[in-house]
Amino acid sequence: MQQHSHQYQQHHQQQHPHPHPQHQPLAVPGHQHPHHHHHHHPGAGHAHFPHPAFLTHQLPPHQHHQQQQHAQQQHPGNSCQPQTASSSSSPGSTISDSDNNHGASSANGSGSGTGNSGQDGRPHELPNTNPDEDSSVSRRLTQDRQQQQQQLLGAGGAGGGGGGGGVVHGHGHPTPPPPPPPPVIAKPMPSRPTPFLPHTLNHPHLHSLLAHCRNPYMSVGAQVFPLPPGQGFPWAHSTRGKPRRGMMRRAVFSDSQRKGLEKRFQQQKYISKPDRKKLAERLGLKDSQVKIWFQNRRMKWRNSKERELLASGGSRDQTLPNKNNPNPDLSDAKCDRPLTPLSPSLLSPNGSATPPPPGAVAKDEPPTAAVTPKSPQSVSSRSSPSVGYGLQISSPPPLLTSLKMGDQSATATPTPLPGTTVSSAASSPPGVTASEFQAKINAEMQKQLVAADLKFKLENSIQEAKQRRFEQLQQQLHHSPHFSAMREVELAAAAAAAQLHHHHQQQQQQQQQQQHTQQQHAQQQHQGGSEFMKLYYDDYDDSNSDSDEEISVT
DNA sequence: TCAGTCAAACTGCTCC
DNA sequence: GGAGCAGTTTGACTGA
Repeated sequence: MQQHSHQYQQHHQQQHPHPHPQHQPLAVPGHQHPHHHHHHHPGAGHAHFPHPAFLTHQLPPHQHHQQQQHAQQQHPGNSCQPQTASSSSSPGSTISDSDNNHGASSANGSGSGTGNSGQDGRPHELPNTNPDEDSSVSRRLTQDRQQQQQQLLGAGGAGGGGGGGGVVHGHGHPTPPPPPPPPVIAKPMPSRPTPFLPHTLNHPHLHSLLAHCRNPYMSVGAQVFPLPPGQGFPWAHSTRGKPRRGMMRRAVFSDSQRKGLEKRFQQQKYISKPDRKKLAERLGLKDSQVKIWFQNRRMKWRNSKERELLASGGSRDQTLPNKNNPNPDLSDAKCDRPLTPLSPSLLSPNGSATPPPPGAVAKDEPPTAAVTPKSPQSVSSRSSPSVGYGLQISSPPPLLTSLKMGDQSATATPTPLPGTTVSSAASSPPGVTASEFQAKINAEMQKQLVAADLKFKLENSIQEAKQRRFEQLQQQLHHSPHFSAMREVELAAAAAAAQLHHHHQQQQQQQQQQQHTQQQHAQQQHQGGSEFMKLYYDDYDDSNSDSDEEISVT
């Protein structure tokens, strides 16, 4: 409901060019379409939404604005509620309780105009305050329920946020038949701010509600118009550079939306544009929201990963795609990185070594490249010849990283690897002190590690060379104009050879028949042989791959 | 009620 | 122009 006041203010300020010092213009709640070039116009991405609900909710803000403004200018008195339903900009997901509670509050009859506008200017909480449901879970559930209610209400009902149960559509949109419910529940809360009622523009009470607006921009509907320089308020400017566009309208995604996003994120850290659009459509979010969510989620995941990696000697770079490492560690598995038995990561805090899973070094890194589409910026780098090797080549195991770090210090003062001292000292042979034995062990281990490093590099280089040569040969072969012809000739030769062979066998059989017609025993053998040959050729016909072998044989 | 935390959105920059 | 990242802002939520 407070959104009414907010929007009231926006409109009010539009109509009153001289903002009251206390009337901080409030950016359109839910507006997510900054003029800033960095941010895409979500509206463009939603033009394809087939559902009227989407059309209503996610109509590009400027369109809403134009319509809305037009309506207001022509019918200032009665356009408010309709706009409420359809004009707010942010699709909003579950934006704010106020949005979520529009329906509820209006259902409670509190919904119009000055009713429940919070004195603090914050659009949230008040409507949501339910003495019966105190816990956060209850709040969440309530939120979801309201979301679902709004979803059930469809576009019109959704708008209901602001409009409150009242007039549904702004521009007289006939309520379309409820669109087929999307497979996923979570449609965004119609977080769009509900346009205030024009007739309240001059309501004296509402002026007090504008005190907290600090947006230096005047906004109407979904659009935000920056005030001329000097007319903005000092507190509206960010500490650095340009002023922020105004009060941010932060959506709160529903649980189902989050789950959908999380699920996808578990599958792939980077989502392609088509997938993003699909997911957004499926979850009822905006394309940009999904993008931002993935961005934030990656940051969060990366930060958590960084802590783990730092604890185990890795670095954040291992999660960032770059030229040197086009296939960063993007898995969520506990054993994300290739680990060796000597890797500190395998050592429990108490120093006991945990054996790696069988084949962990080679395969514990899931083929993230296959599951996780790389970011566009890293796609090109993936086409390098070493693509087939994935992380194993582009990203040396942490063992080597730690080894390199260890080499610098180990050469001078061999530092025992964590976890190795206990077990090694415990098993020191008699006649040698534990420290000496440990030093020997450590020195030996350093040698082994250096050797392993060299071996690793050597193998990688050899494999790379092999792979490159193989690919070159393949390309040459496949691009050769003679390749297909040669292939056909080979196949024809194979077929001919097979026929010849078959014919020869038949001749042999005939001869055998002639030779052994008098001997039934031999005839039986001949029958067995023919059956065998029949089976053989059946197999030959069935298997194409075998033909190659036949070709090679012939 | 309020301080702390989380998370959505914003800004600035870079890369392709 | 779009997408990514890092840093930041700020609304929403939580627990004392």
